[in-house]
Amino acid sequence: MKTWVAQLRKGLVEFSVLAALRHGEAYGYELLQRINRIEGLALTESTVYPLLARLTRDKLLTVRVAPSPAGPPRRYYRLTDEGQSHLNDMAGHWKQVQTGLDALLNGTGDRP
Amino acid sequence: MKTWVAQLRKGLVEFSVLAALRHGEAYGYELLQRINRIEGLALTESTVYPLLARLTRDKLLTVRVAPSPAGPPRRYYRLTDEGQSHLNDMAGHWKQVQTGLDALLNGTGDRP
DNA sequence: CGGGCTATATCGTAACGCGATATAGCTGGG
DNA sequence: CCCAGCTATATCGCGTTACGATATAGCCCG
Repeated sequence: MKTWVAQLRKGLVEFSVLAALRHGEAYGYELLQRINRIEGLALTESTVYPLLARLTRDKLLTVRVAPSPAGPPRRYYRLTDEGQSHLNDMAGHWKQVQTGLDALLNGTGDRP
Repeated sequence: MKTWVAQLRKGLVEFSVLAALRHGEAYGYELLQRINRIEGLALTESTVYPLLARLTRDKLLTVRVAPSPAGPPRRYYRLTDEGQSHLNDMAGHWKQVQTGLDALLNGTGDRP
């Protein structure tokens, strides 16, 4: 009875990843852990890796491969200009939604 | 290139509808208009009606049918106790996510 | 009578999250 | 020396969802 948590995250995950990349590059596993320390936003590799691939395909991220001290080479992702403006759009929308939902929760919604 | 808006809404729509019912009953069409005056949260009938059916099936809402002055009978929905506590859970989670995302957007991510 | 508004419902499609699973390099213990 | 465990990436498949398109029906107005 907590499938709604999964649904609440949809799209929101994309936003999280872009937001986490706002201040510089990072590789998948790192993003995973960085985001996972946020309460209520725990993701898994199955979510992050396909997403990163998609965002790269959509030109919102660029990749740089560098060897890892342990394991396969790391793939460092960075926001493109388009990714940056995309993030800004999302942030704006996000603010609106936040405000709107808070309004719904607190009585308003019909008072003219 | 705005499919992310749709994704951002997933699950969030459920939250909106429950939140909109927080202060009393309403019928589908009414909910639709009430939520649609919130910027960035415009829904359609195709989204709301199946959702209301699902929430009712899951015992989060109850229905009361009453004749309409125009058109088919209205179906008034109301939160059950379970729906109420469900909404509280979601609101808590929502707060966490809000805080977490804001932290991600504003530099933080590791500073304790 | 016909167009427009209210009000509900369903089908089909596309997109996404995530559990399960595979793979590979490195390190430390028995 | 080998196996267990950690880092790091990737893919398949399932279930869930939002929404455009579409159908239906009662009411009002010209």
